[in-house]
Amino acid sequence: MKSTIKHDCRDELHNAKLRVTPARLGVLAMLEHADMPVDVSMITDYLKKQKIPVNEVTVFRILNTFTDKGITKPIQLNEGKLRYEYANKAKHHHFICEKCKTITDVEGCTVEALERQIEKTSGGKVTRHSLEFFGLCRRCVS
Amino acid sequence: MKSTIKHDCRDELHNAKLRVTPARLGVLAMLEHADMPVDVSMITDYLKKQKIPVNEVTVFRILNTFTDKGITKPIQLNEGKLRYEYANKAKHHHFICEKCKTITDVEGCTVEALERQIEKTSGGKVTRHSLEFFGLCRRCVS
DNA sequence: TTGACAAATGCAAGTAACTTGCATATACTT
DNA sequence: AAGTATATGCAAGTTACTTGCATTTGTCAA
Repeated sequence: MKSTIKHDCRDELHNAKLRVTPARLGVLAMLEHADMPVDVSMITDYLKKQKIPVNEVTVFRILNTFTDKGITKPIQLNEGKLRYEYANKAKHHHFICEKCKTITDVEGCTVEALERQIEKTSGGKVTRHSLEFFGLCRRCVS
Repeated sequence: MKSTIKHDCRDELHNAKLRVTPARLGVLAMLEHADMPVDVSMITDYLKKQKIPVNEVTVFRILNTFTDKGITKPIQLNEGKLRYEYANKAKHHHFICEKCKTITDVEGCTVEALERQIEKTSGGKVTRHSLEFFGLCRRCVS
């Protein structure tokens, strides 16, 4: 009996016309398991613990492929490296604690009005924005 | 008779307790001259044209020093490298054309309300945010 | 079930942005 | 004008990421 989660992951790969490999299933499992955007070394470490040793190069390639297929989304948090999360998550932004580096999702975005205003002012078209908040989380603020 | 601009730059360096060198004056001139955030290679190229040949390493160091002293501010536009602009510019965000890469300033920010909301929800403290808009500028949109 | 072939992976090497160590050169102080 | 701290250049190192190429492995058709 296959686990439900694994089956979902297989479907996800089939839908994207990608072959089902241990490395890809492992990356998908990691993304489900994680509660914040993850970077390549976090994924590699996780896979090693799961006894699915995968070369870092392969993880980079898997994430690029997933992103091309719209499965994952790169997140740039000004760390000098990219993180990734599922692309189909509800639209949200991130709040990064500058002390403990915890990343929490921020729901609700009030930026659309500003986008319309930019379009009026500039005569162009705004297709997306990136917005991140930095500060101290509850545990670090005191 | 020294030019006014150059004299301003000298003052800026003196105020920051930094020595006045051709390389630093050149970087400051470039920042004044540019109408969008600039990266290290743009600065290096500009200095070469001005017959102030400066090693890239030195430009990196100058920008780090300026940023430490609060003269410049690093701008991350998800390009895999940093740009810099004067830190004392009025608070603003950027609108990047994904086709021609032109960067224009966006005045007016409606994000403060969202920051207060995050603080209430999370119990933490938001100290800054980064917000960039991507799309097509007027000339590229048609 | 098998065998062929495209696709995925590993390894080594390459790249780009940025940093660091150290020797030399230069700006500022007196 | 000289002494000294600071700035710079050069070479090498680092980190995140990419690429080329040989090998392995999924998948699909027979």
